Amino acid sequence: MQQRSEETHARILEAAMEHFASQGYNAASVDDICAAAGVSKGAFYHHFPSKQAVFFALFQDWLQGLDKAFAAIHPSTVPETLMQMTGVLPDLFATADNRLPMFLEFWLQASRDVSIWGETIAPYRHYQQHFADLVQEGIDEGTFKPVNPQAAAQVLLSLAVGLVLQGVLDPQGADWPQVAQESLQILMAGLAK
Amino acid sequence: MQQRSEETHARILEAAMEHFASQGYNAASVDDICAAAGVSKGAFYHHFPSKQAVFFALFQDWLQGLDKAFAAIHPSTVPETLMQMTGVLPDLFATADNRLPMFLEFWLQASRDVSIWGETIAPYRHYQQHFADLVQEGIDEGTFKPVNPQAAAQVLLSLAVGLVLQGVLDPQGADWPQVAQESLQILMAGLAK
DNA sequence: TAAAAAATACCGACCAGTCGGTATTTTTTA
DNA sequence: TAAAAAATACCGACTGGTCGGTATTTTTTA
Repeated sequence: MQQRSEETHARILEAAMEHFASQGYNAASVDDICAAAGVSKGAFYHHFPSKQAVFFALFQDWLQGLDKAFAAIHPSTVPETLMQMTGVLPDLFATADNRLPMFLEFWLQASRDVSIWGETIAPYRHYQQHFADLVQEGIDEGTFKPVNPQAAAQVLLSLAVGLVLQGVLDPQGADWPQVAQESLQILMAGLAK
Repeated sequence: MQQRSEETHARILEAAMEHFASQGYNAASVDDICAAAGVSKGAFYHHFPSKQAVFFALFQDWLQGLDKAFAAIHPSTVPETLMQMTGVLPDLFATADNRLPMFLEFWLQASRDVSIWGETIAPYRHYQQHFADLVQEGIDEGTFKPVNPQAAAQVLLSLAVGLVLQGVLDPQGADWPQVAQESLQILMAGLAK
């Protein structure tokens, strides 16, 4: 009973991931996903109530992966923490690379759709707070100037978002992980005591 | 050419702007735009070869407005120039606000469609070079450290892109023009000699 | 053999773009 | 300068196809 069902479930997610990534959320049709998964439409809607639900499942998976990657960082000082976070970026760009456009597309849609806006914006707020806490920590430990932590967090996040967006829209435009590293150095020169 | 023709042309552009802005490029149907413009579909396709062509017309208009706004800035030093550019932001956010999501949506599409990618990415490259020139100028005049101008330009642009994107996706999340100002100050503290 | 899983056929709404034809304006002609 | 001709602007029904989702039937499983 379970085995086959679980496999079907996984195959749908996998195929959806690929199609969302390569064609975008809207352009990827349920029919295509089913065909790629070697599964009928009936099976699709047996496992998921809607196309959107499949997307959210993938979204949650991705966020969990991110959290895990960042949780693995445990260095001594805050500047080191931040620099190590940029060290994760090449991986992030390499593996999650294709997913970013689809998340962005969905995020954009969410900005117009109240019913999914909260769910979509929440993780972003979460990271904002995470950065603010980090900066506060840096101030406490004496490596940062006494700046406004929220403001500094927004700068950091803006930079991150901008880098990611450019990496997505113009992958060949630069060596983005490298740019990220340099960016953070310049920024930290402005934050450091 | 004729008066009536010109008016129709303008009405289509206006209605398209509103619908693209409020619903997004893909969600806005040509039928809706025609209805809003009080114009038939025949007229639409008489004036524009495609929906995409209408979009590009609006895009060009917007870019021209941006160029004009930046061209109006003629201060003494490079840091002043940059700070004044952020001064333009409130206006930019207030007036062009609604347009940004639609441009972003199209940009995203362009990243998957070679046939329009060049046309869409060109203005962005243009601004990147503009920033690089500015930084070089700052180095020459002695207000900036001798950093790599291209890298610094990418930092500036990333920051700008990130701020704009956040302003679009989470307008209530912060006072974005204010954040922009603070961000640039922190950044310039890292660039200044 | 009953319940879960999967397959198939189908629905209604939507949408970009086309096309034959009509109204309106401009240019030519006599 | 008035009528004819030509060019331009416009109309709206229609096409061919797509898509998310549903209803019904068949197969598998326990």
